[in-house]
Amino acid sequence: MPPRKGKNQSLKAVLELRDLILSGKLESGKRLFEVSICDLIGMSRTPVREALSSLEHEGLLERLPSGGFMVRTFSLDDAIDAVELRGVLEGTAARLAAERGVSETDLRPMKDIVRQLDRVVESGAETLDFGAYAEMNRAFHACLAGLAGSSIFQREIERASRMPFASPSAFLDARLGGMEFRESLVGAQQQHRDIVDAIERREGARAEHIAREHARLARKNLQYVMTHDRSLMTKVPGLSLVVDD
Amino acid sequence: MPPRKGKNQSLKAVLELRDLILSGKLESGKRLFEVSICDLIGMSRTPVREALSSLEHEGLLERLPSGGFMVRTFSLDDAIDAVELRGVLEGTAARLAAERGVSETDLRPMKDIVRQLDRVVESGAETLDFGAYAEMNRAFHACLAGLAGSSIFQREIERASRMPFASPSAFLDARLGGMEFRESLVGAQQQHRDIVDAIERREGARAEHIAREHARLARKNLQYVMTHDRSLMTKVPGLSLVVDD
DNA sequence: GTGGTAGAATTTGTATACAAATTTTCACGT
DNA sequence: ACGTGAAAATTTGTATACAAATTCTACCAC
Repeated sequence: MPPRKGKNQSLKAVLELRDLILSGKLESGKRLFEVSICDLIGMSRTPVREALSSLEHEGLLERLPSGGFMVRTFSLDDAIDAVELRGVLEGTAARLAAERGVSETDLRPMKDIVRQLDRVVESGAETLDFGAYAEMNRAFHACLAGLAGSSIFQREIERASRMPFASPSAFLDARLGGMEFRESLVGAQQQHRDIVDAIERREGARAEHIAREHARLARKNLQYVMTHDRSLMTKVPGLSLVVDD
Repeated sequence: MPPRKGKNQSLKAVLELRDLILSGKLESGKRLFEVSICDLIGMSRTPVREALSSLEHEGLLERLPSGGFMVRTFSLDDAIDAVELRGVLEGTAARLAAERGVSETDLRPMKDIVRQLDRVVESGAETLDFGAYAEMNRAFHACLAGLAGSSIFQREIERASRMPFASPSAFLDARLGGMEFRESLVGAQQQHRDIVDAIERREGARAEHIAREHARLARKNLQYVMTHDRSLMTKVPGLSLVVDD
């Protein structure tokens, strides 16, 4: 096991455990034993307990009525709702940015990101640089979360995006190679451009609706993986937590 | 200090501390010392630390970079955004309930609540039973949160409503006596009726917009208290955490 | 074989002891 | 007077010991 960043043990424990959960190495639905985890990641119970409590608040663990925790499982409906939640929150951030107004200098970084994405996309679907797109996409969404200038919404968007499989780049990180998926990125990038345009023109409702619909691309990917090619489930972080009802 | 419900110490600590924070008894902006808190509520550091961590996730505390916690302060803009957040989430719950459809039996409890609220309101603004309205209002919003049948949104609405001063009944509990406030309840009740109507007719967009606007009544109250009668600040739970920039 | 129960064995929840870090105090030099 | 910096005093972070609760096991009655 590679040593972990994070200055204190609790943070290390959160990072280690989050990885173990999202990669499906901690079987979901079964009770977790604190001492086993202590052995697994090599520290005492105190920071482990703190980490477990954090991950419960984060929504990855469930507290059992009789004490202790288990890895939470999600239905497909839950996963869809988690994506919808992110869409609604990002949509609101976009609307507020438009309504409240954003200075030219505040919008500059986002425009730069969009320009870079343009360059990635214009090479065409076949030769598109996947990793670069994923990185820029992540930056775009981080930027959008901050653009409303609201620490409340920024925080909540970050929370919602930490939900596995609901993050803006969940399906990009998985490097799904399918051609139709690559082509969808061209459409996604058009939405990026339109979101910026709507914010700039202060068209709040338009900005909100495009951002919402943009998130629903993730829903489409989710449904494709779950109903047409479940072998991809292990490649998308956290998707192993989704089980049929 | 009266003894507390809550089977384990950590839960007791959360309840006690939440009250102390929301009532403004724990000065915000200053560092909290674990041992002082232990003395204050009479237990050891372990459950207190767990409670502090929980309240950080809840958004009531801030973790200091050098270690430890302090009571978080909110700007008026933060408070307004917290209300908007609840409105957006409740609006989404209403929309999803309408779009996905709700059976007659599932809608029954909410209709009953609305009928009861009707009876409270029809006596007129002067003689209106405040406590009864507050209780029914709480029930209405709890019901709405569950009506979409989505555990994800239910959970998030509960989270957002736990934000002090953003809860649906924050200003009702304060028993603001003003006549214009009492009159606003008649309009609020009309919105309750319309939300149910929109859900029943499966008019998703309408349901969403009314629920959003309904939450903005709280924004109006918030702004009234903060700009016209700050003496009321201490009566609304958590409003003591709101400070001018 | 099934159901129930006492007791053993884990396991969690809490207190406390100890180590590491941070803040405060205070003396010193400029 | 005012920084500077080292030592002292708090305070947090971590490990561990102990108590309470839960789960498991095995035995017995029916």
